[in-house]
Amino acid sequence: MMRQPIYGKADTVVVLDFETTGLSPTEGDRAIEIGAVLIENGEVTDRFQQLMNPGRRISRFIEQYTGITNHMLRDAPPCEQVMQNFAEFIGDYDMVAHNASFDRRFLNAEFDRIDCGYSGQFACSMLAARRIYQEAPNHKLQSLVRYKNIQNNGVFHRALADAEMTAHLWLTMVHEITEQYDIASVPFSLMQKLGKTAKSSVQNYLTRFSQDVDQSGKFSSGGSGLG
DNA sequence: TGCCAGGCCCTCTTTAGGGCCTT
Repeated sequence: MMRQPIYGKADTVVVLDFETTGLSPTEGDRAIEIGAVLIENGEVTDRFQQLMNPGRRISRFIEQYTGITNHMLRDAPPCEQVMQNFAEFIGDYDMVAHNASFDRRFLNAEFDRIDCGYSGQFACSMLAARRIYQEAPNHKLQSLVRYKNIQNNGVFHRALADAEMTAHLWLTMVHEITEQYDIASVPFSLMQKLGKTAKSSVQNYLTRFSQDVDQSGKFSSGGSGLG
């Protein structure tokens, strides 16, 4: 019997990556590029990429780290304009990012500047990967891409390239969970909570989750407490 | 190359400290 997807909307997420002038928006750092992909039904169906002018020069370190130069940013539209367009792209979809706390801070900071709210939730591919791939050499995006042989064009630290690789890492993790635990789909909330589950409890957590999904694809009562 | 910060995790912890990850 073919099971229906558990959560329609939960299967649709936007995977996001920022390139920025530094690490902390509270210290004045700004976004300089945003890249994102839309995942629907396990496939990338749309993309968003835009350089943005932060209103000041970026450091040589950032130029070398990202390959984005001051010359490239000189004629880019301002952050406010790009973020307005991005708000329309993401709607209220839930978001995924690698080390999501970083991208969430910049998203909130840039949205605050244009009085734009975001009501969706974030999940972190790095926290999930730390649970699922505990044997990986480390959990940097670039390392995980190589570790799982995820398709890439050799470009790292550019927003759309990193978002694409994060998306494929995300889909790889979801796919491996469905295969290993014989479940029809993995809801966003499961991946979100997986990242906050103690490493030693991950296997029990996923086993319990798979047992809580009945034949109709819905959770039975008193189960893993997802939702 | 790596500092700046913040959030999370782990442990030789919880009355704390250090590592990881993001740019």
